[in-house]
Amino acid sequence: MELGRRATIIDVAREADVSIKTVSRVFNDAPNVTQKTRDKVMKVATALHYHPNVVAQGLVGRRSYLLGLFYENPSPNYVVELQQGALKRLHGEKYRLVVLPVEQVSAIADNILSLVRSAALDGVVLTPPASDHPVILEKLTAAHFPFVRIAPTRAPELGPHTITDDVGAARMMTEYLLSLGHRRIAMIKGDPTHPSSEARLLGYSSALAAAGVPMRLDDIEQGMFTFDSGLEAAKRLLARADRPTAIFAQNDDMAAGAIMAAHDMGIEVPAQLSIAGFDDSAIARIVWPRLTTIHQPVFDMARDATALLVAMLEKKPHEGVIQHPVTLVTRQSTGPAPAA
Amino acid sequence: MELGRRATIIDVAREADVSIKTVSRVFNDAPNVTQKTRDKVMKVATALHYHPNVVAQGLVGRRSYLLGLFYENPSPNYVVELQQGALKRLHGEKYRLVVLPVEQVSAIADNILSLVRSAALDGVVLTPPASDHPVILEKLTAAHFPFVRIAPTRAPELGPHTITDDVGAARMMTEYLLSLGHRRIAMIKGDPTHPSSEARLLGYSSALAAAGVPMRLDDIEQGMFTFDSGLEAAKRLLARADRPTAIFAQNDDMAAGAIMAAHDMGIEVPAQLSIAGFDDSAIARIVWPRLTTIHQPVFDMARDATALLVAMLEKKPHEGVIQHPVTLVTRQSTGPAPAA
DNA sequence: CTGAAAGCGCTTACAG
DNA sequence: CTGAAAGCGCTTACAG
Repeated sequence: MELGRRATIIDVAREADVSIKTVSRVFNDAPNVTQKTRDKVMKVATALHYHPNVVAQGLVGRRSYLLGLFYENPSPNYVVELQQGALKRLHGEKYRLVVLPVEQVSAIADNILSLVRSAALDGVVLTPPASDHPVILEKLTAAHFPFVRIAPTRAPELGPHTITDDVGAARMMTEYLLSLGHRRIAMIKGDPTHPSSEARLLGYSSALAAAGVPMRLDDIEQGMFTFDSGLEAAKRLLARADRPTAIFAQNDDMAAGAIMAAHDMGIEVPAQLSIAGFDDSAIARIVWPRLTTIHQPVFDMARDATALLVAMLEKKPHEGVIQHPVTLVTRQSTGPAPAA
Repeated sequence: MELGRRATIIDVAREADVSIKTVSRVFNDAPNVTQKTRDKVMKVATALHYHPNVVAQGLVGRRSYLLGLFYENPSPNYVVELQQGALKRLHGEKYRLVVLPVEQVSAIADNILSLVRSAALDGVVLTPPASDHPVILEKLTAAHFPFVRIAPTRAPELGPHTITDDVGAARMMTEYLLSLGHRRIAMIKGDPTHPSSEARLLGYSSALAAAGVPMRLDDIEQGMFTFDSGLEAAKRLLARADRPTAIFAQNDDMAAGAIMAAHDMGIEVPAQLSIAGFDDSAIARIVWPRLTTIHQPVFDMARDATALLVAMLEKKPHEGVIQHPVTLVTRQSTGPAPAA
């Protein structure tokens, strides 16, 4: 064995005076090896710094032990939580995580198979809006390519996924704002290509309807899940003479933008204006006042989705759907509606 | 070819009526193939949805086309910028990026070789503090394992790296605060295991010395590069009767924490207290008032470090060191020192 | 309990 | 310009 070269199974077999098959058995915890042989092999392997070559294992097993995580990139906090959740499940496993951020999911939909195949992935975790993209779902399904989805809103028959109740969560937040006396609650919507935008709007409108509060179309502003889009949307809402007393943004980044707009315009939060977010990402405790929001267990969803994918790949039994609870987290950005 | 099975080079060769070697030539842009043969092969390959199996290529070429990105995880904004920079260089390449967040660099130092080998990486990008960790550097070097470093402060002979002038940047910010009339400028240090903490302290102290302003040891507080640690450190600084008029935090997350502390304590920023950060990460424009900070080109550093690594692996010529400029970005969190 | 043979899907080195 | 053979480092299927 020359210097710098990695030890192979052959090196270990030769030194331990066994066949390569026996070395293979030891490293795969296969039966039919005496403890004595096992110890001898392990001793040599350690001395030689031997690690099985995953690439060779992959070739014969027709798998790469590489999992892909697809996402668009609206919020760094969300992305990092996703990754950490997925990695949590993979820790100590042979699987590795390849990150696949895309500018726009729709731009890669047609090439999804080329992408996953040339990257030699064993499976992928899809996040919104990819988890609902018809072309992506169709192509992966037709090719029998393993995937799991986080928070899909349609086609539940297309395999295991994790979900939360977006509609119920938005209704809960709206009811909370109503309970504070607000009657003019504006909403800043997220990226329209993300299905959760519609779900959260639905929860909001149903809560208003149940309370007999008319929904005003001019109180709905379009955002894109980014801080800047929230800032701009809030500016439009707040520039009106007849402005709302509360703003419910569909994620925390946009809510943070709305808080910034209020600061810039000299409007006091929450005394003159309540602002609520959605996600409970890191940003919620960083802005001032701290954000009232819906806690979404992004970490848990990613960890469990990854667990589902691994179970599928290893043909082990697994759930079809895992639902995660959401909770209302009240902080300082919301308060009683100002007297009219 | 059964359904669901991926096409191989053999399938393409058979259909196109050539040898597998010819198919290999076409996909590797090798010379000595007539355009006619090339077209024929490509046509068949497209029809069969053929993609070369990277795993097989990896086995014969003794490489995986997998690059690892090591980092501790203080700030989501920093991490996402790092990843995006690295991926920018890899876009359209055969290489894929495996993310390797670690709780503590020192915890994995002894096993660094096991880690990179069992993950079958071709090379790794090291970020602070891993880029200065003696055990990691020694083990990788001894094993001839390819690595590049972002912002190392020692052992420049250990291979290509990207740097910025941490000392100069901290001096520049301190000089700016002095120019605003501040004479009591506190510093919140970062994680002591990160060498930049010392470098930034050095820049700060040298600027004070040059201006003839005495440095007070009780104006130096320890943080850990996290929002919460900045919040706590600032609370300690601001609880004193004789409090500083400016706080220079060694990163933006801690500066954001300091702003939060000021808000919570009813201290106006910047009228009563100036606060400055370091990094110019996304958070700098999200907190209110917006943060005066040092712009660090994290994206550029990661992109260029990755480019250096790829060049090394492909044995192409490359720079030894790439230095990136830092700039002072003034926003609303700093202002003239209050009258004494 | 252990091992020899074949093969995963490519590329390298060589021959023509 | 094109191809047949050998081999990368493992596991699977089989034999003993």
